[in-house]
Amino acid sequence: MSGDGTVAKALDVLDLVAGFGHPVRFSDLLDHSPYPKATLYRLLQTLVTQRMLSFDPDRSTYTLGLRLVRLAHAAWEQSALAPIARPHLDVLSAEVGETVHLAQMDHAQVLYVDKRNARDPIPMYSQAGKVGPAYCTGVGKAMLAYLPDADLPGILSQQSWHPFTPKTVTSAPAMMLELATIRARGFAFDDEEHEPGIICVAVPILSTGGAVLGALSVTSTTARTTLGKLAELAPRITQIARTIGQETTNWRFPEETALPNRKRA
Amino acid sequence: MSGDGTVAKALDVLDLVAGFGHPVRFSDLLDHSPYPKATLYRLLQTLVTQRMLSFDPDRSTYTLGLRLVRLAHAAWEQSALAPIARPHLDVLSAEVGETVHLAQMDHAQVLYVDKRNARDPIPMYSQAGKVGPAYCTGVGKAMLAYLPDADLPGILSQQSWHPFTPKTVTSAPAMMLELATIRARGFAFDDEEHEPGIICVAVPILSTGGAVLGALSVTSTTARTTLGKLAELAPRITQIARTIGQETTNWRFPEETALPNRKRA
DNA sequence: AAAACAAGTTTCATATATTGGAACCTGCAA
DNA sequence: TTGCAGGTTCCAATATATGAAACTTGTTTT
Repeated sequence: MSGDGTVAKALDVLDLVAGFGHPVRFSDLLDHSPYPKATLYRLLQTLVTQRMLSFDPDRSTYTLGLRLVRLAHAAWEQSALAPIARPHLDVLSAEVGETVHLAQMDHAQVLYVDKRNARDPIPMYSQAGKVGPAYCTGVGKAMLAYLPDADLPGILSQQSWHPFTPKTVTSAPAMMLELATIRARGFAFDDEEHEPGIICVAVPILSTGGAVLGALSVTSTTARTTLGKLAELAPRITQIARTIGQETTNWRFPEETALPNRKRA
Repeated sequence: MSGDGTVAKALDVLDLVAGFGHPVRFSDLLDHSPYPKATLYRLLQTLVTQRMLSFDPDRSTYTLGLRLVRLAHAAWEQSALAPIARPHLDVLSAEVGETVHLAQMDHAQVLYVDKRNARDPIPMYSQAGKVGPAYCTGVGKAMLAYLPDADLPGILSQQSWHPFTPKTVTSAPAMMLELATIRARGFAFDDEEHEPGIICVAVPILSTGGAVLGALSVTSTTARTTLGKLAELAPRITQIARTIGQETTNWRFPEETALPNRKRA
């Protein structure tokens, strides 16, 4: 991946550090990176001076830097979907009392953008940002079902089709059938396809033009409920998703109010 | 700034987009960027293919991309301080019922890493990630006071010394005196130095080795309380800060558990 | 309708930054 | 002392980025 561009390589390294999940030493990174020692070394240096990474000289380890946190803040706030959906998630969460997820497609995967937990209702940022597979999650399938036909083959070909459970759909053709069912029904289930005992209903969030913006889901366990009971929530979730979709579509940013000193002014 | 390195330029552009706070068109960016048209164009393309930015073809605008959200999630989780401090913030917030801030130094500025609000106790991520000045905030001064002497001149020289209010300290020498007072006292005040009517007590979070890890503050208004009353909270805040500092210092990452397939294994 | 204009995209010779093998430093252990 | 692993620096070959200018495309103005 990423044959061209120093930027791509630097970002690769950033991902690599992020992937470890804890401070890493140079040689740990070297073992897992395709780049030669000198190149990796310089990339790391660049990232540190740019404060995308921070280097702890005492333990000689690299960690993700604070500049990233700042950028992330902006990313979350500027995303059209997440801030608009937030109050609606609160409402839905209060109504159903179960785990609520807001997700978007990111590079053929599902990115959880926000979450309300059933038990502990504190929606810290740290719970958002996780990625999951598209082909075996409720939100993933809900979004796949409403994607333009032209985009589907490309995205399906990028799925790993790992059989997490006996119920996981593990091929593109089988998924096409499932997606047709979802379109006919208007919402998707996750019937223990990712984790045993975990089930959910999910609906897509569409713009008024019909484009997929994201998906909304309510998750529970087979111990507490059934797919049938979850299905009863579908109309309400769909309603909320439609509201979010409309608000997001109508959302227009103020034309010339942000930065005052434009050169052309 | 950033004379060398394509990576630096790309990150500049990323910051630029983030700074607008809303989707931006190419020419808006061009007006605010030092780079010539073609260069900026290619940098943007690179960032879009890397999913650090996303491009909306309908409105031809650029926004921050989802890859950023993912990286940021990791950055927050992997930061030694924030996750450890979180439960302590909850405790402190419950005890005092006022706004609580957790901050770290980032490039001579204060980065708010976490927050508990007095009225509306939902600590959404969107409230973290903001940056503020070091010389006129409680957390900023608390950290400055305990920084190594060698680092201080460099950092103080980067402050803007803007007189936000009549009480703002606006020079490095004056700040040196203030910092000596803070060290003697063990905690810092913000006596309406940044915003009128806003006051706070702040204490540094130190590692057991004495290094500044961050700062913790309780903020209120002159309408609700006085500096004297806030000072009464200082011992408790200090106690919590010490606990956080110790836990963070003792925090050791598991040596070889994260990525299973190390080459050398 | 033609002409002028603005916004965005591509080209291409040139200058520059990146590359990575190898040499070179550490400190530390045998 | 020797050996060795983790880091760091060199430097010539090479790939990459650069940016002025030319070119589209779509939108105003005359």
